[in-house]
Amino acid sequence: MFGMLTIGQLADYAGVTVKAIRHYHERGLLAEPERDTSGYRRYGAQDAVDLVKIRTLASAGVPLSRVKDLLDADPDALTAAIAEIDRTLQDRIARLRRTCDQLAQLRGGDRLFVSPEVADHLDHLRELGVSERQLRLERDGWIIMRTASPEDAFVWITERRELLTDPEFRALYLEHDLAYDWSPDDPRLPALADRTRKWFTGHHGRSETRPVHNPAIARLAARSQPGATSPAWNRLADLMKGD
Amino acid sequence: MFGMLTIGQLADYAGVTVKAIRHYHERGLLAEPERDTSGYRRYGAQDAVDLVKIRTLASAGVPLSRVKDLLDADPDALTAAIAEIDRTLQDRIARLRRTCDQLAQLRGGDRLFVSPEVADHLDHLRELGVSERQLRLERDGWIIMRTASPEDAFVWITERRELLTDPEFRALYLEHDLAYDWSPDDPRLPALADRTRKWFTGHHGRSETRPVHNPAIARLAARSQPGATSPAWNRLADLMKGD
DNA sequence: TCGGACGTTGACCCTGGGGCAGGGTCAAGC
DNA sequence: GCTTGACCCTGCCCCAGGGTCAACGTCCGA
Repeated sequence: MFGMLTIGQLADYAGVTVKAIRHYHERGLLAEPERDTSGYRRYGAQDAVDLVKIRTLASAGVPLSRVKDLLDADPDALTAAIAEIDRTLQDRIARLRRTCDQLAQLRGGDRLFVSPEVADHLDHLRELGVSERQLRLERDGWIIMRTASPEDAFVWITERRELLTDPEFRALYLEHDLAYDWSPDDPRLPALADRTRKWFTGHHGRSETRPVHNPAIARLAARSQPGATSPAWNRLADLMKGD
Repeated sequence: MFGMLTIGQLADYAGVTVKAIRHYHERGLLAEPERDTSGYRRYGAQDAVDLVKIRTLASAGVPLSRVKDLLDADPDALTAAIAEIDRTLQDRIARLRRTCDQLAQLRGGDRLFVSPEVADHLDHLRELGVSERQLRLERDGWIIMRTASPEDAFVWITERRELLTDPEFRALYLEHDLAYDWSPDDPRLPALADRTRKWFTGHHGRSETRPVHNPAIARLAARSQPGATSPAWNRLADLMKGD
């Protein structure tokens, strides 16, 4: 019979693989055509039209089960459905574009992993000369805090950034950072502990909102990390709670 | 231990389902963390960072097997890979937008299923008052032709559109269309056959390129369609080849 | 201390095809 | 007649998870 297509020709016409056509047959989306004497499927022009419809909907991300319904829906329902599909498609495009942006940030620093406020905070600390080790501790601490309570984390990071404008706090922070590598017998440790305690008592009244949980030298949250503490820091902790 | 996340908390943090995290464990993408006494997985901040990386790459459509390699690739290779991924992403966005356009045409006529030239041709025929039945025959014929040979189909459709500028050809075409429903004994049939033959002989020399295959009244290709012929048309065919 | 709501565990089936295996068919050339 | 290459057939496994299940764990209020 003249004008009957094989599955491969049909596939080429619609820009679809042979496999996909067979799949549509299995799902009952495209009617199984007649077979020739050797069992090959033989298609006509209407099949080509149907297939292009199916492919258009499917490549818009419509699940095949729904495509099936849509194919013999009345024109009004089809129009409505198309409008809705178009909306979800726009949404997907927008999301892909956002993914694009995030992808670009992947080679950068930590901005992708923490909130913008925390990222700014970490940048600030880096400018002050804080060690990479301490920066990681900070970053990880804020990550953990955010999982516990994003709102609280936001309040805390705001407080913390404000605190860093205090020169004495900044000095203490940097010195604590340095102290990590000191010997536990270092004579500077008691003096540092003392200064820290004094600063604490002086500022206790100010940030009353969450006096317990707001860790001035915030490493509590990251305690489980490897290298999150050192002999000198342990000594420091003992000295500070000792009195 | 303080600061250890459950799988659900980690999932919320990264904007990912619990299921996906377990999947990444199975694929060896994300290291299996320690379990607590009851067998629950317990995660740290580093896991959150790793997970966001994975998710960023995966939602850009990178296959997980490649994500795995990328995770511990050197920065240069990563940069190159990201550039490439970005390109494929742009491509996907462009393709989605095209899909959007095609979707809109789905409620329209046949423009989606045939080449633009054929679509214009069909529009022209419709304006001339050709029956819907005949239009379908035409459309299906061109579809079948295109599967046989897109280039030839392009040549043929160009010739055909030129031919339609001939008033006598137009008149014959329209009358053949009407003749479909006539009785096979209709006295107008012999006259029509005669006129058609005359026209043919008059124009035989002109379009020499494909004298055999260029069907003046092109319904050969669609002969397999239901309703592609009628008693009157059969009679007409007999009359024309009879002499 | 109990009950109920919610989390977590692994296991299994579903999607929309791509890929592969093992076999049949066809047309062309030797 | 035989081979060769291109095409077709069915059936099964794979991806990247989503849904659902039964069986536990955990936490919170009464």
